[in-house]
Amino acid sequence: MKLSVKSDYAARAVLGLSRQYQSGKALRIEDLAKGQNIPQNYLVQILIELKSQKIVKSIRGKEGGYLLNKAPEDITFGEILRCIHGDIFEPAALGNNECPQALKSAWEKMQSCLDETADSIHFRAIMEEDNQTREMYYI
Amino acid sequence: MKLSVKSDYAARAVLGLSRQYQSGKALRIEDLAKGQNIPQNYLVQILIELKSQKIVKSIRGKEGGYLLNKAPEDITFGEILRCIHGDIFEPAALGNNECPQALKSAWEKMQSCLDETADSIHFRAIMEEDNQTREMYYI
DNA sequence: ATCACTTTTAACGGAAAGTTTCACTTTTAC
DNA sequence: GTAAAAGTGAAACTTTCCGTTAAAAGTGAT
Repeated sequence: MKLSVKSDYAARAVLGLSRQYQSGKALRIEDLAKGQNIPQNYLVQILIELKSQKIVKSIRGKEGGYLLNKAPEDITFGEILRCIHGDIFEPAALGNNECPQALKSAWEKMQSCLDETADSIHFRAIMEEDNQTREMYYI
Repeated sequence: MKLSVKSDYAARAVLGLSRQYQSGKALRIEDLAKGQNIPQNYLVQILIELKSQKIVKSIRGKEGGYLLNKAPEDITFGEILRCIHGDIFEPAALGNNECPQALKSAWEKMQSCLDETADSIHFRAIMEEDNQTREMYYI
């Protein structure tokens, strides 16, 4: 079951903005796109979705750009995924009356396992892990 | 993230065959399709995939049909999903060099959580749960 | 006011994947 | 040999994905 690249881009964008968070400065779409190797015009659409969920905010005009709307420790992986894909894991079975209840509960188990895992990962942790592996490459 | 109906159909088909398992008799595609409300011609394709993974076997000709190739307790939910979709959860990020390692490990956590859950559910349990809820409706 | 710089919004289009149906072939029991 | 079943390939159709384009609108400096 392949996941589209869209959520990958979104996660990378949020990580990119997380690195910038403490500076308080806005990052231009162009720079964010280049820094993360994301097609700029596609990133635009993604950022707007992230903004509509208040994960990110923007400043227009000169010196404008994007910033996180909350601290990285308050943004979870699950939040990002839900913003981009709706439910993280949405089996067709659950919306289908023909599906036996016992199978539905199997699907629900899968769903809640994924939800819980995704919600337990926040971007502060990702960023710190990221810093460590980056150090490793320097040494 | 919507899942296609294909794996729903596959799971229902295997459940249908599980019910039949102890009788040792083959079930015609037509009957299986009608019993589970699955488009018959689509079910054909799904059964062939299940057969190629030795989850199911078939008998051709008159009096032919489909049977499980193993006992329901030896068939897991994960097995079915992998048969239909390849990897159960395959984030685009993991095949992408541009994606920072820290994000990749987040994706990997999601992946293994789902794998473990799916592999812990087998069809004997689903069938028994199914029998119980069916009894409830009778009483 | 005008200009340069930025985000915002809407629409378009090719490619790929998902779902379904159809026609034809092969195998088997009787 | 005939009828009943699975096997196979492919066509038709719909939807989603990925990205591009172009125009609009807000912001601050000159």
